[in-house]
Amino acid sequence: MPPASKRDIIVNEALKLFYRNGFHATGVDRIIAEAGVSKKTLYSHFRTKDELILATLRKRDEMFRNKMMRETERRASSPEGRLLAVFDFLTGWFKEPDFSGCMFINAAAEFADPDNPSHMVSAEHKRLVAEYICQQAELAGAKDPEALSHEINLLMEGAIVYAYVMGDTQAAARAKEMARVFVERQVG
Amino acid sequence: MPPASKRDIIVNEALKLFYRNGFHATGVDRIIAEAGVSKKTLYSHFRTKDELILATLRKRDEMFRNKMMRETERRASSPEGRLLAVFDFLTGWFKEPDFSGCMFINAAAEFADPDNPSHMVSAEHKRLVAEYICQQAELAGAKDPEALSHEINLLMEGAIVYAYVMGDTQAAARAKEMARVFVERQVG
DNA sequence: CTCTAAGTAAACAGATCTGTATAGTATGGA
DNA sequence: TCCATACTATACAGATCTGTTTACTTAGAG
Repeated sequence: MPPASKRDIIVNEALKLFYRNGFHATGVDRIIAEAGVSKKTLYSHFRTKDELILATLRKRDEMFRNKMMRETERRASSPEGRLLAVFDFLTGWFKEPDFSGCMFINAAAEFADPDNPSHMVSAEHKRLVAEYICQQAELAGAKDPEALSHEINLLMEGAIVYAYVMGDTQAAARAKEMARVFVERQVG
Repeated sequence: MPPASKRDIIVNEALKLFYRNGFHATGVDRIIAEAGVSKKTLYSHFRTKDELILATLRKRDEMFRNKMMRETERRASSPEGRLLAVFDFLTGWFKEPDFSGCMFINAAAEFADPDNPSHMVSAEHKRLVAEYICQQAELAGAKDPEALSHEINLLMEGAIVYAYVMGDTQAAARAKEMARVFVERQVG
């Protein structure tokens, strides 16, 4: 394995800090300290802090969706099973010690303007997750895959908020039982 | 109507700014400028910015839940009808020009630590909303009012995220149709 | 009239923020 | 050996942040 590039180190450390402590609350000085890198190096790779934020969101999107798909497909081999297995993935995620909610919901909260690039990347992330669910719904032979995808995604978002804001560890399990109703309607 | 106290003016303006632009991104200088008040007055009413944030969250909780209950009970007279009418309230809320998501989800996003007072007030707000739904479920004669309340609240949170992050204006309508399934299961 | 409480305006302290500039170092290829 | 590239360390500029202080004003109660 080649040593990680400075750029990757910066993005990884910034990702951790932004996710754990928020975007405005995390200063560049803290990031370069954690990354063990000079300020000049950071600003040679990213023109502004906003650009670095965008890079971390893109990286998070890629990592999160990869993990979600991997974990979901490991847990269920049939598309129909996967529509429910995503909630088991959520359960595992919520139990991670550094769980701090959905980074994209958090980003949208701090960058409220829908035209803000970070807000737009967050919306795009949600769209891509929905697209994956929609694909599985199609493969499962759902009568209206788009509608089923919307239903499942809405339950996922609800579970995330419940788990994060209220600390409800059973949210994903309840959402799964709710999802079962809609899957059975369209597939069974 | 007696003239609003300085304290109320400060809280109202801070509420607007925090909701629209976020907590860390809103400075006290901006708040006193909008409120037309000196900095000394602000700090005579609130020891710190954090205390002001808490006061705005408590005010928002009170205003939001009052409006939610008022609008919901205006739209439906039966408890069963109210369990669905809350989603019509959401639809109206999402259409408001200054809609910026749920202030308590936003607060939890910026104050990630569950022990942070602002995060705790946010969790308490969600609990109080759920309590109201639970009361209506009981009045409607639901078999398991707590379970039904959890289901409806989870759908509400999902709709809020969908509407705010993705700008999906139909989220509340879809969540309502989903809620209908669970209401009919427990009441019908 | 006088005292008090609450307010304004503005300077200030000290920290922290983003972003730039300066000066020097290490490394690897031609 | 030379030179470009990428880096470190650090100082700095200028803005902005929270919170304090000083000096003055205003209005109402006794």
